Amino acid sequence: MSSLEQRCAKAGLKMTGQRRVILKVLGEASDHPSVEDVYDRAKEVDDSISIATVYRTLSLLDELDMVIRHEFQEGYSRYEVNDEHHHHLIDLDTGKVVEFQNDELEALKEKIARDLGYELIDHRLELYGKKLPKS
Amino acid sequence: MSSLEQRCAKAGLKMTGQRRVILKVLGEASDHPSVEDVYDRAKEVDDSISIATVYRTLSLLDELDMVIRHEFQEGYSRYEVNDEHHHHLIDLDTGKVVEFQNDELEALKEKIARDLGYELIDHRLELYGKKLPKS
DNA sequence: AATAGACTTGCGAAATATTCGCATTTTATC
DNA sequence: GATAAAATGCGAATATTTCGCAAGTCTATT
Ligand SMILES: [Mn+2]
Ligand SMILES: [Mn+2]
Ligand SMILES: [Zn+2]
Ligand SMILES: [Zn+2]
Repeated sequence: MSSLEQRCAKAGLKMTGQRRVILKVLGEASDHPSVEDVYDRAKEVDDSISIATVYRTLSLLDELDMVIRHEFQEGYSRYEVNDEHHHHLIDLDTGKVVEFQNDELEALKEKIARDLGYELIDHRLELYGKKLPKS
Repeated sequence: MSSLEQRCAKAGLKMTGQRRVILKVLGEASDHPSVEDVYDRAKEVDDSISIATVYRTLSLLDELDMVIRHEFQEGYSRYEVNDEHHHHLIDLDTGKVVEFQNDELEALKEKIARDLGYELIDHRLELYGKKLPKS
C-alpha cells in the first residue's frame, strides 16, 4: 500500500480501484497535471473511469491536504502531490514550470502577516518570467 | 477627461459612454469588484449597459495594464485599477482584503528569478490568514 | 462466505463564468 | 453630414466544474 493510499485509508476513505489509479497517476507525475491530464493518464490504466470521479477525488485529496490545487490563471486547475513546500516560476515563452524554494521568503511572508495582525494560514506566490540570455 | 480616459484614448480606443461609465466605476471603487459588481454599479449610471461590454472592457483594460485582474480562487475574477503595486492578504474568516506593500519582498522576488536564470515579468502573491488576538 | 449499510461511481444534466457571432449603433475622421 | 472602423447588446456557445440519482462496490460484521 502506497503512502498516499495509507493516508487516504487513515482519513476513512474507501480504497476503490479508481482511487488507487488516480493516486498512482499523481504519485508518478513529475509535472503539474490538469484534471484532464489526470483523467487521460488514469484511463490508460482503467478505461472505464469517469471524469466526474477524477474531479471528486481531486477535491477530496485537496480537502485532505494531500494535493495542492494550482490556478496558474489558465482557466483550469492543475494538481500536484503536497510534498515539500515550494513555489513556481512560469516561463512565459514556453509555459515551462520551474520549482523553487526560499527560506528567506517564507520567513518574510510570516513577518508581513504578523505585522498586519494576522496568523498566516496559507499563501501563494507565482513568478512569471522570460529566460535571461546566458552571460 | 479623467486620467484613465486619457490612457484609453492614447491607446486608440474610442471613448464611448459605456467605457466612460466603467472607468468611472473602477476609479471610484475602493474595493476589488467582481465583473458582476462592476456591472451592477455601471447599471446605476446607464441602465442599458450589457455585461458583455463590461467583460470586454475589463479584458481590454487588462491588456493595456490599466487594471489588475485578481483570481482569489473564488471561481471568478476581481479587478482594480493598476495604480501602486501591492499585494493582498485575505481574511479567511471575513473575506476582507488587506493591502500591503513590502520592498524587501520585491527585491527578494527579483533575486530569486535572476538566480533561476529568468527576467521577472510578473508575479503574484497572496496571503491567507486569520486575525490574531490583540496582545 | 454471505449480508447489510454506507460509500462511491458513471452518466448526463445543471451551474457558473466567460467568450463569441452577428446585426445594429456609435465614434472619430474627413 | 458622409464614411469606415470600432463598439455594443443580445443570445447562443464554450469551458470547467458540480450535482442528482440509480447502480455498483467496499468494509465491517455476522
Ligand atoms: Mn510544483
Ligand atoms: Mn488591491
Ligand atoms: Zn511558500
Ligand atoms: Zn510585488
